[in-house]
Amino acid sequence: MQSQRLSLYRSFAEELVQKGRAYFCFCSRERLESLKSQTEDSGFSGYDRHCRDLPAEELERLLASGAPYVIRQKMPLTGSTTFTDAVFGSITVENNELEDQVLLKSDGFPTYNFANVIDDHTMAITHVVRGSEYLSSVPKYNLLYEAFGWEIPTYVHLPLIVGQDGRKLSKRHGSTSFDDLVAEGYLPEAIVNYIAMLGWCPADNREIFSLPELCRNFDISGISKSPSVFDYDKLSWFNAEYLRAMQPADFLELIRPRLDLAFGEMEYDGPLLAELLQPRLTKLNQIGEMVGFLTVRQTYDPALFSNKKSKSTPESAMSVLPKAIEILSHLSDWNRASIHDALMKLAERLDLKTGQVMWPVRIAASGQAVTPGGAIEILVILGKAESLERLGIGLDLLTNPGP
RNA sequence: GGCCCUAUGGUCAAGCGGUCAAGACGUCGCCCUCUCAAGGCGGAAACAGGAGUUCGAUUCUCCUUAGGGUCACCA
Repeated sequence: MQSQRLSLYRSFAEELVQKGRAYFCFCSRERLESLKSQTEDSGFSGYDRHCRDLPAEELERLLASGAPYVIRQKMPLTGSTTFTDAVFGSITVENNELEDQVLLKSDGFPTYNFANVIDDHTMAITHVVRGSEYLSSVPKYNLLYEAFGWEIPTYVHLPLIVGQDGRKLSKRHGSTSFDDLVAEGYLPEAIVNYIAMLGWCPADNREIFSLPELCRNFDISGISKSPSVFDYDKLSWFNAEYLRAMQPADFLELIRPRLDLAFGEMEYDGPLLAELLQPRLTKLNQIGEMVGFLTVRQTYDPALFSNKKSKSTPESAMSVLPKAIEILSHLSDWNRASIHDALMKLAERLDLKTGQVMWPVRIAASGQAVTPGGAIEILVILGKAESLERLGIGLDLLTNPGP
């Protein structure tokens, strides 16, 4: 199989030699090297076409001697080559800018560029779609197609996607693979959607597209020529949009593995957690840290009980907490409605603002200034026993601030 | 360095001779509100510079500038 391929490339390369569009080159690596160092200051670059016009006898002799050789493409010395790209339009290059590139290496393998043309043709490729970094090699390709008498494919060069620094994304340079992005917690659908919007824009400016919709709406005319910067913020927005658009049940199924991981042996209220997480999540891998406080009691600074907007202070908290504990401990039904009513009633009875009781309760229950969900939801998830313990701990913290 | 490409807010990006120069992300403010989100409303923010062509240039041409790509017996 492999050797069949190799002889295929070889025969095509030799066909070109027959046609006078390629030639054998016996130059040594050393000569090529010294050529390179010489040309650095002279301005001229590339191979000097030394073997391009070897005398027939010389060629015969070298071939017969079994000297290693490569086959090079014989570029026209004059004129220019023009091609049309579906997005970049008409591009012209002077032929004398083109180097007599190697087609077949001395080990018998074709170079990438040569194999590319042969493969595309033998596979009857009609449209070549690739990144615009290949724009400058099109003339070489076309000269090959032309030499063979083959039909030139339609070229569609896409603008590059670059990093924050404006440079092409590459393996060495901040590239992230699709799989990496998925591992980071982005949904495949969101990634596809976002990337499609880089360098392409539909006539109506719409942004959210499923893959089938993309296929239906895509049009080459919407492709832009300038490179675009990969923006994680925007990707996150797309991801969040997809997350929020999901059916609650589907969302729960999606995050369940991560919840299982976060909660371990502990039981948890999946539907409620899903409800809290769905509008707050931008990336799947945030789940762990978002729910961590529910499984592990946090140590926190009692200063957290202070909050201006909620009109909560350590003092007010100290007076509210005992009453909240009291009233909650007598609750027989532990659910959103019952807890809500109990706490609201407490606020009313004490003539306090809602926030003045909710804030300290939430802080004591979570140990965090910011939580997904409010005091009520957190209490529900924690369960009565754990909730009351945490509230008690919070009260202790206020009573004995420590050193 | 040669050649090629590109150039509208911080980012993506409409525009294709006449617009108060869209929209989205982000950002800022307000509302909603038991924190944070989500949601609603509003604000700031751009045609790289210079010559032309034209009655009129973001739009067409040229130059400059700036960025990028590419220059292997790599793929």
